[in-house]
Amino acid sequence: MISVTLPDGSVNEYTVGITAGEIIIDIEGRKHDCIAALVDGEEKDFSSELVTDCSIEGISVYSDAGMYILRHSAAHLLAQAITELYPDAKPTIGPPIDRGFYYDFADLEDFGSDELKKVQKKMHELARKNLQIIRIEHTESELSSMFENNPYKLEIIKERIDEGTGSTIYSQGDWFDLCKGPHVHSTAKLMHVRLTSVSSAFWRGDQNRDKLTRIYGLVEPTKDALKATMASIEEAKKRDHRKLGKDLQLFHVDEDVGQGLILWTPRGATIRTCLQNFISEHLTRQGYHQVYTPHIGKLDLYRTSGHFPYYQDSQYPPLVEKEMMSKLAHEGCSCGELSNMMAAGDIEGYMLKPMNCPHHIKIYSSQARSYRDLPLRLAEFGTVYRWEQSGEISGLTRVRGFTQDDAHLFVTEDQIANEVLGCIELVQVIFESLGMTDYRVRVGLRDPDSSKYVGDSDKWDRAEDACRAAASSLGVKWSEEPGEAAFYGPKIDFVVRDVIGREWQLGTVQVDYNLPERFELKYKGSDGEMHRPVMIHRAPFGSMERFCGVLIEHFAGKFPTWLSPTQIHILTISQKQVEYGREILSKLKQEGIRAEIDDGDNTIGKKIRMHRKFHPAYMLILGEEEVANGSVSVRARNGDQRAGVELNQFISELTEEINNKNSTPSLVPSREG
RNA sequence: GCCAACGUAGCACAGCUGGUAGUGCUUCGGAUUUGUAAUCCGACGGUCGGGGGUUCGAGUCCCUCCGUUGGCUCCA
Repeated sequence: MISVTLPDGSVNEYTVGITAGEIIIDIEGRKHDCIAALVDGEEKDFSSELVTDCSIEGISVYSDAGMYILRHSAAHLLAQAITELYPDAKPTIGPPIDRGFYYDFADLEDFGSDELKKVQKKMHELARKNLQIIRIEHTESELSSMFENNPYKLEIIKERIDEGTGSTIYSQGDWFDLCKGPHVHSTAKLMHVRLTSVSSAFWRGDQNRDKLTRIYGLVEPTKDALKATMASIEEAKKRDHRKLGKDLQLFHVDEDVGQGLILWTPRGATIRTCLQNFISEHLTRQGYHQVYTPHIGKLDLYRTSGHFPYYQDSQYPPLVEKEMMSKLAHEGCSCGELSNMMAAGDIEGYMLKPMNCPHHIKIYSSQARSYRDLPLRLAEFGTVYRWEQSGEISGLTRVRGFTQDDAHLFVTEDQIANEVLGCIELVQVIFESLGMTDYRVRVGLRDPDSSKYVGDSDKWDRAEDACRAAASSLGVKWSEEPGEAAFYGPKIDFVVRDVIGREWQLGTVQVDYNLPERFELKYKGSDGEMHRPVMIHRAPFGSMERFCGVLIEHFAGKFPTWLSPTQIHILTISQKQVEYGREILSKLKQEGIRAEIDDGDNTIGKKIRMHRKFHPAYMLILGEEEVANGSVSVRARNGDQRAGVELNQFISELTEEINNKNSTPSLVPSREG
């Protein structure tokens, strides 16, 4: 007999060799929702036999761990279906992910949505067969011969599996896969799967290795849960900023202008202006100085900063001076040679700036600086240009020209900790006042194995420590991520998710010992000696474009009153109220409120329908009654109404709501109380 | 940049296996003067992403370029 500790702390005796699944049934009953077991804190299959004393608890399919197991098993089912339908295809890897699972296949070409349907049908068929999923241990050499036709699996076996210990396979029907598990015990648990998309991937994520076909899917424990997941995905698509940007006329991207180059239309520009004003207020309060610098600079500037050699491939090509070109032409330089010179950087010219720091550095060094000048905080809404890969460009979140709410702080060594803290507090304040609380903080450190970083390790250590210290004092969860540093220094990033689950870096604070060194920056200390300042780069929004994109999705286009492109839409019920409506319009405008009027001859129902799509904070409905007593009828976004509001009263309430930057319009009491 | 899918009026979409384009909304013009999510009638609007090819004939088939979407890779 063995003694097994149960979740409630009690201890039961079982015969040696009893399976984990049998104990779960014993303690949870037949109708439990577990799909695997946690034995001494380790995830195990139901079939796993227990031979020593241990503790056990069930893993519910509704827990995160349970869902991962379910997704992992669904990935196997996908691979089984593919193998049966396309015997030449070679399964490689297929892990569970936060939103479902995927599996990568080699030698599966021309796979489209028709094929996807076929495979999904096959998966349902296999699920219905109720195939038992069995774990079998094998030695390394046995595994090698089992997967002799699959070089990808062989590579994994060779790399990860010791000859002595061997590893396991999981089999279902005739099919089997190399896997550590655990898995659900039967394919019947995988009835509710849905394949969502086909895309591609590289073997081992390496561009130079084989291209694989990746198939994504979703799985849920029940039919209803699957339905709900599909519905929430559909719902999320409606708040995609690319769709809303078009519907609400916020921005436009024109292929004649260029990929990833944003044209801000009046409504979107209004939002951006409001945000810039909002940041500017904070800048003034925190002792920043705003500066302006041009969009281009000499190539040499970026050689000194290191950006030109390091980020060559992701910059617009240099702008070469006319004289230089004709001189080269006279010398008989061919196009090919010219292109080589450009690539090697052996050419004079200008660059569209990929960063604002060099320009700000030159402002710093334009004067002799003393310790009394520090910290010197230079801020600019600076527009930069980067040659992002064409396949990466997307909406407002990944673009080729964008404006950073950038600033560079020149500080003494002992001011670093305090100033970094000030920066991340600013980011936090700004995020919170916009109601964006769902972010994570990432401290990007250098990767010890990589040589891509510049500067000596002593300074890196100090900068990394400063970042860790600042992050811990923030009071939110943060993670250290080696390899995520910038090439010149460590950084603290604020990362958020968009509606389709992709993560984007927004706010960032970076400590930099490197650029001051490269540009030989100095200040005179109180000791009369010359010292080197340290730089801090920071941008609370990151990029105005990306931030606005995320913000559009965050609010689903329904902006708080202070950010709403049009705050008030005035709708007249008939032509009789046109004059009154225009009076109100001009009064609102005088008060600095963004208002529009629709005094056309459509019915009020139609006007509401048409204007709703712009999500103004409020609509004012004007009929005979309002004209008679000089009032307005206020309509909220959800259709709730507040009739007979005296105009001046409304304006003062509205102005207060705007000045307070309330996160939701709330001048109309909700019907639901 | 790589893989796959896609690109028809301002927007959302239809157009079967090749026979020179349709619907709804928007817009505009009339009628109506309307009380909180669809009043009626009429009109305008497209060299079907660009270019090339096959064919008697291409929105439809082929090639190529551009762009979009989903991933991969990259991200100062």
